[in-house]
Amino acid sequence: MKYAEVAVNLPGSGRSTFCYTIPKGLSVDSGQAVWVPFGSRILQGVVIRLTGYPSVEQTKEIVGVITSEPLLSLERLELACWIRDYYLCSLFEAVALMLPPGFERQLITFFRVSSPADEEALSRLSPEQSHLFRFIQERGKVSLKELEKKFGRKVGQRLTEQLVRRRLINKVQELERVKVKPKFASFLELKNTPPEAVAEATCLKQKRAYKQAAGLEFLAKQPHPILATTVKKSLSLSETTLRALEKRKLISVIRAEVKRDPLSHFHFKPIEAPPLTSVQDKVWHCLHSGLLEDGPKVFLLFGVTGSGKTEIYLRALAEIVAQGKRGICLVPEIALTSQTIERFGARFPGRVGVFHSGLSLGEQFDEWHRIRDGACDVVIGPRSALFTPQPNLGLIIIDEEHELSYKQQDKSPYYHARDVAIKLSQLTGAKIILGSATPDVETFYQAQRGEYQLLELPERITPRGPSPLPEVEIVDLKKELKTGNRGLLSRSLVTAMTETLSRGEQIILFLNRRGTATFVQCWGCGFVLRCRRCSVGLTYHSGGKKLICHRCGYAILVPQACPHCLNRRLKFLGIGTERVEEEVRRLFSEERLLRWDRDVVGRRRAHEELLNSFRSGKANVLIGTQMIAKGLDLPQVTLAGVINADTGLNLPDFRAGERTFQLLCQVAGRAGRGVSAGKVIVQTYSPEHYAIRAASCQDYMSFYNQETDYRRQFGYPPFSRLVRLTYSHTNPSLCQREAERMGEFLRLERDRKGIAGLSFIGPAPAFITRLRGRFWWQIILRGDAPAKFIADIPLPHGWLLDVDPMGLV
DNA sequence: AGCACGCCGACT
DNA sequence: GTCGGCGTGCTC
Repeated sequence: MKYAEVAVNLPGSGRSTFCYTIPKGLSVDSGQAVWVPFGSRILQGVVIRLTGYPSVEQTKEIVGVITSEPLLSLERLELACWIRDYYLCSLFEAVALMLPPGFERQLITFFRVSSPADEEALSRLSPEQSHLFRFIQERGKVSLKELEKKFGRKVGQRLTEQLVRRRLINKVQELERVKVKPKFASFLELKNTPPEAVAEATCLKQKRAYKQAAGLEFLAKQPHPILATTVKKSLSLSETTLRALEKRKLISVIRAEVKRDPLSHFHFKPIEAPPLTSVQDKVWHCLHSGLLEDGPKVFLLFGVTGSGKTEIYLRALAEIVAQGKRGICLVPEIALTSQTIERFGARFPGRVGVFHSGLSLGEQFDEWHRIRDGACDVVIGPRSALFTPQPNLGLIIIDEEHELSYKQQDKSPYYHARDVAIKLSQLTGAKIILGSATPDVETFYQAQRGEYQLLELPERITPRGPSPLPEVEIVDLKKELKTGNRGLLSRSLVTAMTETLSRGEQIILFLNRRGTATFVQCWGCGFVLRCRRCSVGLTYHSGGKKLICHRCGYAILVPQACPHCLNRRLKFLGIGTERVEEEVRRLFSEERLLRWDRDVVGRRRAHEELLNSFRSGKANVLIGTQMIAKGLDLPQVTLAGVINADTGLNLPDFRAGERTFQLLCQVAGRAGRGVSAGKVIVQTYSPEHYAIRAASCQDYMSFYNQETDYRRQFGYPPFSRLVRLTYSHTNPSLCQREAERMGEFLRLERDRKGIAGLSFIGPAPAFITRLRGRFWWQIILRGDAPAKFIADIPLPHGWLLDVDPMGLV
């Protein structure tokens, strides 16, 4: 094998590999990271496969290896190729998902003044050019990024180019510094035996070297080499004391790697598996025999909130571990709490790895390597944890599989962890358990067709034993208005709150919107205050008397008057969590409230502190956005109120009904998980909507049947597949023109190729037509295989491709 | 993302 | 004729 097909780390390098010769004497294997020459530069690459013949006429040589061990197993290399083909991203983007944290290093461009200076050319510079020249001269060496920041993107680029051409400055490219390395620490060890050391210590005392003597005696008691910092701290010794001991050849200092441990503050108490209920036992029986079979298999564990799904996951993982294999458990980002980690840690003490973006880069790096070295039986984390190099994979669990956070939204590849996991299971033979109380319609459809094995846990387990789901009351806000109640809280909800509080129990109030008023309008001319860079209305936050854009974070103080007509009267319309908080404070002045949304919980730790204070009873009403609906166990809560169930229902998205149903079921599941039964009140202007009615009786099947009828009728997934093309530009008319040109081109291509059953929605402005200073248009492709159609159509710069989009369609 | 290449208009 | 500006396409 003389040649290597390499995925090169270059933005927009395309979907294929580049072929390089393996130089004599260099050992290169697939999955390994290498340095390769590319154009005028040397770039990072990952070897996808080795071949005997070059795929192009001219090949360059691999410069060297970055890592001596492969970073990706053969299965994961194959998975990367599948991701590229399915999600139509570049090969390196797909590979990058699986690389160790901090692996990627960018090339940085620097400029330096050349010497000797060409005085003549210098004298002919424009004021702008010489300003830039002097700036570089002063600093010595300046990065292009710095110049662009100071002089603007276009200007910086143009001026440097001009100066380079006149040979006044030189361009140098350097690789970004290594961001993360293994951590090393000094350990101390006795040179001689402990009794000898004690004798040496006595000797030292005679020389009045008491500190050194103490150090020796301390080390004589240690069975293993010990961290130098520990010795220093516990005996308050200085570095010089230790160095003196080393100089006397009484101790040796060993540099050794230490793993940064994100779970170091946890102390897991191993616990036995609790007994199963008869319903759980039945499910476990089915699952267990499935786990013993060979080959891939997908289970859908359909269990209502509080039905004991986690216990089933833990047993399945224990079974897989007993088979000598390992597992990955994906949880939604928000559910990765210490509660979850403790539960897993207690069952697999010392054998749990966590992996998420909240860890420091060093911790991520060490966890990645610890996992690869087989030190973790179970890895827990959000979607990115799917790509940790867990060897000998036997089981992947996806808890709350319907959660949106499993779909990557912010950068390419826009993958869905559930679908990638299923592919990975086909490649490794691992089993999959998808768990949810409200499965994704598309997932449940697969289970109905027999593609996935359905396992049901219909019974809720509480400290009272198996118990029915809480009673749900729907309040029609239209009727409430007619009776003259214009407040946020209906009479039913106020009554229920009063009763609950008098019993000393807790309440959660849910509203899917932050802030006080969701938009601000002028009384005079009707002008709505909007974000300068996004098209969305600004939300009023009474906390700092600010208007904040919920898209980009842009914030201004509330203006004194309408910027349009200078009218001094502004209307604050729409409601948010802050407004609910004010209303509850007004009505229940005695009560202690907590508000939980992104405005309050900025930091990662903060939400756990807040939850703990609610759990310990420091407050009795918790008001929040969807964050409070997800997977929290709050046993004292007996009343859950939904302020307005319609906020998500009217979004222009075919999944709006499904999202609303899921959210309402989740909120309802929060109430009555402890010793007392619960009650749920849902306020809505559309009490007759099928999603709300089905949610009120927690009737998944009724919802599923109506939802699939609707999707079949309109040809939405699972009865079709979608691909979304989005185009953005700073100029609105250019943006529209390009989107329309592309739409026209796609229609022609479809007709030319005679592809039946492929339709287009749009081109049309995206739901958020303006975002972060750019305009956005989209085209939705709908059909049997829209990805296959778009795969070989070249897309100009600025187009983004989202296969199986989840957002607003 | 660079860099070459090729095209075009403004100037020695 | 040549220099500089800009759009396009390739990099194994």
